[in-house]
Formats: sequence, C-alpha cells, structure tokens
Amino acid sequence: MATSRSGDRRTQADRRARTRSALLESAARGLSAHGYANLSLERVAGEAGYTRGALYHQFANKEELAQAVVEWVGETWRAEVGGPASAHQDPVEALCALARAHAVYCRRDIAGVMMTLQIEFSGRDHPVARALERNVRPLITEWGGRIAQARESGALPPGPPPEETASAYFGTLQGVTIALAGRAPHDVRLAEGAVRGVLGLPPAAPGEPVLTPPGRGAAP
Amino acid sequence: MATSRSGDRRTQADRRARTRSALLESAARGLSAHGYANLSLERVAGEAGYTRGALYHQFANKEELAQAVVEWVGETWRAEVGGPASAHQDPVEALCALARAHAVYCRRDIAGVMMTLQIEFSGRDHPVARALERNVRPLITEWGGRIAQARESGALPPGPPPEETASAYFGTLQGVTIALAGRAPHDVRLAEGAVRGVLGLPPAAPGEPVLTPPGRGAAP
DNA sequence: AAAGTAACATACAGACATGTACGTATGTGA
DNA sequence: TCACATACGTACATGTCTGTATGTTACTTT
Repeated sequence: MATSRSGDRRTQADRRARTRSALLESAARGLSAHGYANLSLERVAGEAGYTRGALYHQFANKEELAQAVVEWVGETWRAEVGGPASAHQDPVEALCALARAHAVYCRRDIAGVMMTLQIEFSGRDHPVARALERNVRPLITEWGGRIAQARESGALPPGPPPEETASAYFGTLQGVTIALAGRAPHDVRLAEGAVRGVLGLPPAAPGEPVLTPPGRGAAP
Repeated sequence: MATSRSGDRRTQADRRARTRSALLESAARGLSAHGYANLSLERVAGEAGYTRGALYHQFANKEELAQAVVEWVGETWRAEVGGPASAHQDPVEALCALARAHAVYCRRDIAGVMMTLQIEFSGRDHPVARALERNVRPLITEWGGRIAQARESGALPPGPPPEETASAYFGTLQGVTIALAGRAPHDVRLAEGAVRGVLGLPPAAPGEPVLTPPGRGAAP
C-alpha cells in the first residue's frame, strides 16, 4: 500500500523535523493572528495536520513553543532582512534598504508575530518576553550604532540619542508595515519614507524605480 | 461611623458614574497592558477597588466592557487630539499637529488600547472589532481627504492612494509612539518626523522649539 | 422612619485550555 | 524477525475564567 502521506516514508530525524516545521509555521500564523493568550494549541496542531500529542512531544509546553517561534522568526528575519541590509557599507543606504526589505518580508502572514508578542508581554517578566528581548535588543544597539556613525559623518542630521532614534525607527517600521498589511507595491515606498522621516532625511528621489522582490508572489 | 470612603456620600447616579469611570479606566489600563484575552475581570474590578459583582452590574459582559473602553478612549482622543488638529485650516499643518498631539496623548498608560485591540481582533468578526472599525474608519476617510486636498494644492507631493497613505500615516504614528512609550521630549519630534516622511515632506525646520504640553506631568 | 430600589458582594455552575498518563503505530538496530 | 525507541493519538485531571443567582449594604422616597 502507499504510505499515509506523500513522501512521508523517511528517517525518524527527517520525520521529526518535518512535523516540527509544520507546527512552528502553524504556531507563527496563530500567534500573528490571535496573540499568545488566544492561541489554542489544539488549533495549532490541527491546522498543521496533527494533534496536541505531537505538539507536546516536540515542545515542553506553550511557553517553549512560543520561544521557538520567536527564534525561528528571528532567524528568517536576519537571513532575509537584517543580514542583506547590514551588507551595505553606507549607513544611510543600509538603513533605507532595511526598511524596504522589511516591508517585503512583512507581506507574509507571519509578520505580526514579533509586534503582537512585544505588545502582549511588554513590561512583564516572562520567558517569552526574554526571548523577544534577546532578538530585538541587539538590533537597537547595532542600528543605533550605525545611526551615530552616520551622524558623525554628516550623512544624517543631529537628533535624539541614537538608541532612542533606533527604537523609533523600528517602531515606525513595524507600525507602517502592519497598517499596510503587505499591500504591494506601495508598502515599500511608504516604509522607506517613514523611516527617512524618523532619521531626518529628505524624501527619496522619485526617479529610482521601487524594486519589489517577489514577496510570496505567485509561482514561476 | 464614618462612610466607607472619602466623599462617597453622594447621590446614586453620581455613585454609579464614579464606579463606572473607575472600572473603565482600570479596564483601559488592563487592555493596554495585557490585551483582551489576558484581561481578567477580577483584576480589573480589584484594581478599581470593587469586585466583579460591581462590574457585571454596570456592563453586561466582557465584550460590552471592551466596547465601552474603545468608545471612551475614542472620545478622549477626539477631544484632545483629533479635534484640535482638525481646527487647523492648512492640511499639512493639521497633519503635523495631529502627530505632535498624538505623541503627547500617548504619554498616558492607556495609549496602547487601540493598537493592542486592533492587532488582537484584526480580521475577525467580533463586536469589539466593529467598535474599533467605527472609531478608526472615519479617521482614515477624513484625513485621507485632507491628504488628497493637500496634494491637489501642491502642498504635498504625489504618492499612493490617499486612503492607503492615511492608513500608513496612522500605523506609523502608533508604531513610533508605542516604541517610545511616551519618553518625553523626543517623542513629539520623532512622531512628526515619521509622518512627514510618510507624506513625502522634507524634515521640519529645526528652528521652531518643540512644544511639549503637560503630558501627565507633575502638578504645580 | 420604614418600605422600596439601586449598587455592590458572594457563591456557584459551566466552558475551555493546559498539561500529563497511557495506549498505539511506525521506524531502527541486532 | 524480534526487541526496542521514537512519533503520535486519546483520555483525563486540574485550574482559571466567564457568566448567573442570590444575599447584603447604601441610598431614596413617602
């Protein structure tokens, strides 16, 4: 007889990794849409094609699942947004590229995970809050540093303390991308405009065409 | 014996209004900090100095309480932010004044109510979601109209459709103010900068002193 | 001042979600 | 092929929250 599902006949480790990914993605969607408290593990498992038994076999409890989602989202963000933007030498260009890449990244339905959890756990002492802090804090320092660097070189005008400006930068970016909910193609342009305003930059020259990478667009 | 609390000896209507206000404010703080699902009515009543019995005497259920909070916050916002900003004749000046006033408004601890609920109920069919829609939708149309008006007069450069730009405007504003959590005095400047960027405006002239009205500052 | 009504407290029932114990199926190594 | 480990499903025990029913206190009216 054929195996239960297509391509399921694999090694144990592979099987485990497969279901773990499915559960993580389902949990990410659920967290983004409903938040932590409203997240029903039965629905998370159900939408992934499993039951709560499988979920509790992979994750110790709800907290640990949420922490794993945070780490997973953080990794994909660094791979698709943070890393490529950091590659730019010019700090100003790096900051603008980050905003554009983030807008594209947010076209997926897992964009709200970080913002939702940050709001839900802000000011609380909770393992999930610490996981968020571990993923967000380095960004503030890294990009706050680049803001300071750009100001020293005169590429950016003076302004509030770099770390505060960086906080405003990321808050702005999250706010504008969530409000637009990934409505291409204007999301990229508006995101860049918003952060340019926070940084004290004039509007971008309208000549350069807004490049819109395939944010979960239709296949081939 | 003396009455239970100071100045409690009042008429029934006054007594009712008093506890209703206390419950609303407590619920607003709770919603802002923990969201709807995490909001425990026992804690809401307790922090207001009552029990759940009083709460259920004033509000039919949790939904209605949340709706009342939304209306209450909406009213105070219109009184302190939306109304004064609308009074400006020049659309651009009105849009910038709105951003500054909103930043000041958000120095209170009830600032996150709208954003939290919007995220928690986005894309759901729920009475609270409809209450939010009723309070937010008119803003998008009103201020989208002023954006269109400013573009026609040349005060604003062309951009995405006015309603989409207005969505981005408010999302940006909420994001930047929440990120700064009302940290005066830079919140006002950064909020205005962010929305100027969304609108395609150049940075504000640094000459004019940033006016910071008393956002819950210590009394004289 | 006493009856009556509104405001509020307390006690209880139902729903729902988490976490655990245990059973079953599937893959792995001797 | 047989013993074992891992992946997953099912059933239950526990706690927490909402909503309701009932009792008690504060005010109003006559």
